[in-house]
Amino acid sequence: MKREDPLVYVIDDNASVRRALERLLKSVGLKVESYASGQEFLSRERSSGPACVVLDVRMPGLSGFELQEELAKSSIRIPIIFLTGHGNVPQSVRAMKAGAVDFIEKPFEDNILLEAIGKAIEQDRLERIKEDEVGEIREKMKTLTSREYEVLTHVIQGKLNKQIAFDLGTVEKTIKVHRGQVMRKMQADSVAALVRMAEKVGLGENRE
Amino acid sequence: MKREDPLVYVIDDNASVRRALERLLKSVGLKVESYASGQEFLSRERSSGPACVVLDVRMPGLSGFELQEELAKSSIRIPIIFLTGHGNVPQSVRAMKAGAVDFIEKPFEDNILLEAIGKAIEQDRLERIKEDEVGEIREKMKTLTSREYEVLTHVIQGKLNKQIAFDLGTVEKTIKVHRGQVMRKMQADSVAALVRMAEKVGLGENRE
DNA sequence: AAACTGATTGGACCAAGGTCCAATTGTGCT
DNA sequence: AGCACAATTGGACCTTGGTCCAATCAGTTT
Repeated sequence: MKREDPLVYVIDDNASVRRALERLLKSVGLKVESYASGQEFLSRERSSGPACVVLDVRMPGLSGFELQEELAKSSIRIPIIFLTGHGNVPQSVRAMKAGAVDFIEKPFEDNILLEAIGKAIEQDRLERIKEDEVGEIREKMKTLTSREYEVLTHVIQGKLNKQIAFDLGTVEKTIKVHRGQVMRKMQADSVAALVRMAEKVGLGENRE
Repeated sequence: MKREDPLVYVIDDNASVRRALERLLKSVGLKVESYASGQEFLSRERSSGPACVVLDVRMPGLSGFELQEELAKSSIRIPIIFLTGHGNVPQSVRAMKAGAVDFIEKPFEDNILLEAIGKAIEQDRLERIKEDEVGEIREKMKTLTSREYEVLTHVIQGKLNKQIAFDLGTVEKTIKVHRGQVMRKMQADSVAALVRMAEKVGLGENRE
């Protein structure tokens, strides 16, 4: 488990703003990567460690809002802190509704931004932990055959082997074998553990 | 299951604003209750049906923000839509961070407010459903004796009766009896169902 | 065609879960 | 003192879950 250092992506078309932000963030020990446009940011690989974006609202090309939308559309969840020179209420509300962590008007006090970044990074860290867990479970689930998957869905609903057998049109004996395979492949040592996994990946929101 | 009609609480110190809002909201079939101050609102009983608050930011006595804080402090979760005549960015950001559904500047188009209310009501409706479920589970849990509760916590971790017996310093036989009681009182027909209940009330965030 | 994988099933067996009836002990409340 | 309830345990018995070894059958891949 390599825990990477927090990383801040600064996206602003103004070079001197980028430099100033870099200086500020590096002064408190944060790693920084700067981009002059949303397109540039999107075209690069993103780190796998905890991170956040400090984003100028008004930029040529992709505006801050448009970038936010793009990220949402691509399911790239990363906390965003907006910076703006001439913001207004509707803009800030829109940004916050879309999930921004903060919306800060320039000029601002360094601590305001740093605190926001701290929260954003922490939020992202927790989010990534959760996503990693879910990812691992999904990986295990991929190793299940279709039949085993069917059995899994029944097991996590607390059904008895004989009921599952009836539902799937086979006999209890067969279900036992599949069930054993499911437990082994999912590395679950109890039905309780299996149910927890299913809940995490959203396999519980279905029928009773 | 009596599903009540949606209700909107209008809180504004200006009587003519209240009247105008009432007229608007009632015109689309919403029930409305108006209050001239936050204190007045707090002192009244709140409905058990889906609801939301339309709240003026600037008021004598409790400001909109202060009321929002009060509600949070008292764990009264109800969606809030702010209205403001002279709002600014920091205010709107603060409100949204604190969980407001929307922050709307006056004057506004009727549809903007109505849409926000629609979302707020729907959000509250879902929230209440979830809370009701959790409440029911907690009620059932209250009927458990302390010993039964201990057994429950072990069962939802997938432990075997003999392990539970060892942990609690008793014998397997006893655990079986308690376990049976737990299942009966919790109205769970399977361990899977029990685990799901535990997850809903947040009894799963503990040890492995 | 031969090797493989997935789905199935049988037999045998043991462990674990669950229930009914009955009984004992301790504690708090009337 | 006496009752009600919680906690405990025994015995008997049945149902379920789970595993090992072995085997059949249908597609797929090589």
